[in-house]
Amino acid sequence: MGHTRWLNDEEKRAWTAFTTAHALLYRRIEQRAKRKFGLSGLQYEILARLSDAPNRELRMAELAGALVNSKSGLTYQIGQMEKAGLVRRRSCPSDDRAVFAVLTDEGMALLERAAPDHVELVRELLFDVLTPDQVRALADGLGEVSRRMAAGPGGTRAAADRTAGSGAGAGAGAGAEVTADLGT
Amino acid sequence: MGHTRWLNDEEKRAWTAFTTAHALLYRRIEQRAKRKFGLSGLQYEILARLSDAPNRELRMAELAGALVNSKSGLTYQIGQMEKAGLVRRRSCPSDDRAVFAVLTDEGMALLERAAPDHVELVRELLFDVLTPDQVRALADGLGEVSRRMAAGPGGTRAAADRTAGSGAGAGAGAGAEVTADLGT
DNA sequence: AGAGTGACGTTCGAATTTGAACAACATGGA
DNA sequence: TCCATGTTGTTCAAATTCGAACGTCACTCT
Repeated sequence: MGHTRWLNDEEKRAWTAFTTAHALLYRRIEQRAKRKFGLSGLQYEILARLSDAPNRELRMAELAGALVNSKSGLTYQIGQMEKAGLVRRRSCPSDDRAVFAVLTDEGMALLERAAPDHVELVRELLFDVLTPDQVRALADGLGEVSRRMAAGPGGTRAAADRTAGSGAGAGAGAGAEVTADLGT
Repeated sequence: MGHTRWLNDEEKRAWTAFTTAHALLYRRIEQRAKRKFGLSGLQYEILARLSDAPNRELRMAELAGALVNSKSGLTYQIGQMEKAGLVRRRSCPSDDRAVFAVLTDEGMALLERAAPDHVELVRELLFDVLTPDQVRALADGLGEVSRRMAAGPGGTRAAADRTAGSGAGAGAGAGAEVTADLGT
């Protein structure tokens, strides 16, 4: 516990750029999705996560972990989306505690309409601006950051798996269906 | 309006890494700050932004822009912090509409106690994991992303200035006082 | 079998955030 | 001077988020 290791100028730039870019980006994406499709940012992510999950369903805890959101928060949102018919709940036969959130056809249809808009915006605002090297740095660097945080305290194991894209798993669900690409 | 330019695998990795890392990081930072100092994430940022602003004060709109937050949200938080004695309001003599949020000595003292913890966490979770090249990529790439978004629609001009760290301005306030480094 | 431990999803109240509407003011030109 | 336009900060109701407490259940060890 020596003195604090303060950030140098470049680290400061990196930190503000990181937080500011995220805030700005997320704000735009959310506004667009809400205006054009009535979806909040979180709701879009839920649809996307479910769409490329095996069987288009995920357990609540897994979903909460992947989205880095509280359990209670997810319960609320799934409730809203269930009212809207985008998702339905299915209790797990093998484990009475578990509940699956299942993407309905209606939810899938909405996602398919919303996804092009979403992806186009992300590309335009982020990837069209970054160089290939910078994209790789993001993927590698922040990927590692996520993995470590998810592994350590406070993190949820699910978040790590999502990020890791580890080994054979990554390619498994990708490519077979249109579904696979709607995530991002 | 051609087909959607979907994301390739590396872009997908980058996107999830970006959002996940931010969510995980912010969550930890907020929990720590709240537990040890009773500060929410936004409140810490407010203190930090004010601390290295000329005169330790900023107009509400500027602050809201820099933090990428809504005006009403800032009004609320400044209200809370004013109750806590961390900040006070000062009306602008030259413009009756404008209101300055001013950092009090008490607020400054709290920031000085909280900053080491904050910075240490950011360093440990982020910068200790990234390579120097990756740090530069973050600063440059996401800096440019922020700048463009702030300039375009929906963005606030203040956010751009924050990010730009342009030219001589960056060094101006840095180094002279302890104050300058508490931001990040 | 039975107790202990931990995971799961929900509920609840409090805190926060959001967006639109608003009143007061500044600024520019007719 | 006076009006039109755009800003600034606040208010309000509704929506969302958070954390802790709960009830239910699975799993393990004895």
